[in-house]
Amino acid sequence: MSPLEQQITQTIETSLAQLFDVKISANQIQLQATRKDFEGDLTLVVFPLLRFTKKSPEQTAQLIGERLLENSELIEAFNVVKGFLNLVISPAYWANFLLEIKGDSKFGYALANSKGKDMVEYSSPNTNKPLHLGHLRNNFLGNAVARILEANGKEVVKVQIINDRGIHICKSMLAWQKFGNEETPYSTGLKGDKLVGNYYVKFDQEYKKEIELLKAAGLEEEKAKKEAPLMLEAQEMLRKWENNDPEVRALWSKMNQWVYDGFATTYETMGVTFDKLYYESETYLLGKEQVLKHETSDLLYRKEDGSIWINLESEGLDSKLLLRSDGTSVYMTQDIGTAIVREEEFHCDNYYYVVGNEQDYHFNVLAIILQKMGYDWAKGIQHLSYGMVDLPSGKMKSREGTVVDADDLMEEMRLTAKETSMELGKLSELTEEEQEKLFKMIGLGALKYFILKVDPKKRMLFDPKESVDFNGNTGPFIQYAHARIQSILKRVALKNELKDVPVDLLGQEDLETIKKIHDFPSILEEAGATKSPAIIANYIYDLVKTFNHFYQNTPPIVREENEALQQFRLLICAKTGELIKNGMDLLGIEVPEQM
RNA sequence: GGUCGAGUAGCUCAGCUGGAUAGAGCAUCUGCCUUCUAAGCAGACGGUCACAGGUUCGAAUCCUGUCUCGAUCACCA
Repeated sequence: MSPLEQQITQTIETSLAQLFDVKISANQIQLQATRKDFEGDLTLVVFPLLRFTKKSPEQTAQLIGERLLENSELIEAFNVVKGFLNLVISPAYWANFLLEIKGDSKFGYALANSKGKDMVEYSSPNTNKPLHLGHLRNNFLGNAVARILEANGKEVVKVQIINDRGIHICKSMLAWQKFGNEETPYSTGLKGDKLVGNYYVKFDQEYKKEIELLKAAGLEEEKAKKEAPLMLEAQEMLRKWENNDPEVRALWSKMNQWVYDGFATTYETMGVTFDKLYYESETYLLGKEQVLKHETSDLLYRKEDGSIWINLESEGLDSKLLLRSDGTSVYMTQDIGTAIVREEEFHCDNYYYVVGNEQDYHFNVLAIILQKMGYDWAKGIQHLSYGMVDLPSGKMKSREGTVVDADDLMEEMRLTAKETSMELGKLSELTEEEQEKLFKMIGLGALKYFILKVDPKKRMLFDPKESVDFNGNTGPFIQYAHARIQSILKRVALKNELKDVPVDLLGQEDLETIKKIHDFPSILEEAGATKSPAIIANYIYDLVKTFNHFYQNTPPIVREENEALQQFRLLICAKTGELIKNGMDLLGIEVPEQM
């Protein structure tokens, strides 16, 4: 709730006490923004108050309205529509508000005082293939959430866990060994992650061939899958890896390094960073100890074959395996281990895991197990679940080659931005270098915004063709608005001293824009509470639309003769521009000075 | 089958702690560049908020049931 709303709520409380001699708590006072079609800024819904007032909705509203007018200088007028009391806030309030935040370049941001520490885990790639569209949503979300939490005053640690070991890694290693002819990223000119990814695909192709051969020889499919020589070899390689076989480890290190180099480039293009990296190869043995520690408790039980399970039926879930019969750990066990290590290392209040919603169950179970083990901090574990990204052609399947590669997509976006800009024939004042930089900014901005404006938990449809839309609720639309604002500010300087604001001269458009600016802190707070960048995105779009309306419907600011009015409108521009920049920054999107 | 999530305009999405006539953009039409960048603005068209009940002054929003779609329930990660 904004300070204004708080203040009005309080006045309403007082007025109600005076009028009806009742004490009504603040949460029973329903104050909301007035709908566009009615006159006013804030609306009090009086229906819930009728049982105290014992009068008709209209009478009640009328009485309260009159009293509010007397009690508050903020309220300039009111009107009653059915059970709705619309309050008009005095223009002077809005004008003063804008002047107050004039020098506050981080308006709305919580002061970075100790409001706790949070960890955000995101990206978490496998090192056997390049990043794809799904990772883009993951990374953009994770990065944006981290920024939003920071803006809300949290200290944030950004981490990723790199899944650098396992059978899938061995598959690409094996394929390279067998069919690679000593190819390297340098010899082929391919990005390392792409090269390794190709061999992962290659493995699958050759593996399928073997299965077909075995089936032709009379084996059943299931059996063929298990007995195909390539699969056996891959499994053997994994065993060697676990036994620290020098040759396998060397190959593993070499190929993983290629992948890391490739990822580094991709992350840089994405504009995403991390504070700390965890490697699965270093953490995968961690949870075992923890599990064994609890073996004797009632929590866990051991089956005859030696595997260890946890019974979660009391939580409405089933039993979950924690250690295999051969004593090795599973995914869940590893996550238990890593969670504990993180807590020991960072002591965060919250641990956010940005992971797709196909793992809802997993994280639910993880938090429960840790809490049952007696770790109180595990209450802070939260799965920031997001929906899959679908393509018009259907689901992405890496084996069928229907994945959209992250690098390719970002490059495509850049090119489209370039084409469109060229067609429009702008940019002539920019050097070639500046132009190239701008195309990147626009292309990537379009992509990020397109993904982030959708509610994270919802599944979304990504149409590569339509995503590059430069109209409507899109990144470029917002970037363009920012550039126009900068262009005005370049023509006329905003002076430090503002003369008395001619409140009487301010139009509806001026006030609407200020009101929108006024909303920002509560939007940021809400986004922080819900961990949803979409709230920010839709707010900025709203702000830009309001601003455009203002821009189109007020006389040219640069030629405004009344200096006080001109300066005030410049301030509106400047603040809007600042907010667009700050807001987009929360989403990890750059905004140009000129385009 | 159990569990979780989703279903709002032709399409992509907002709105969901119950409030007024359900909002944007795209697409389709109509206006507006001698006026701060037309990547813009103004307007028209477009809805049984999946369906059926219930709760109440009031339901897209809450409850119950049904349907459809997705995910998940691995000694995979």
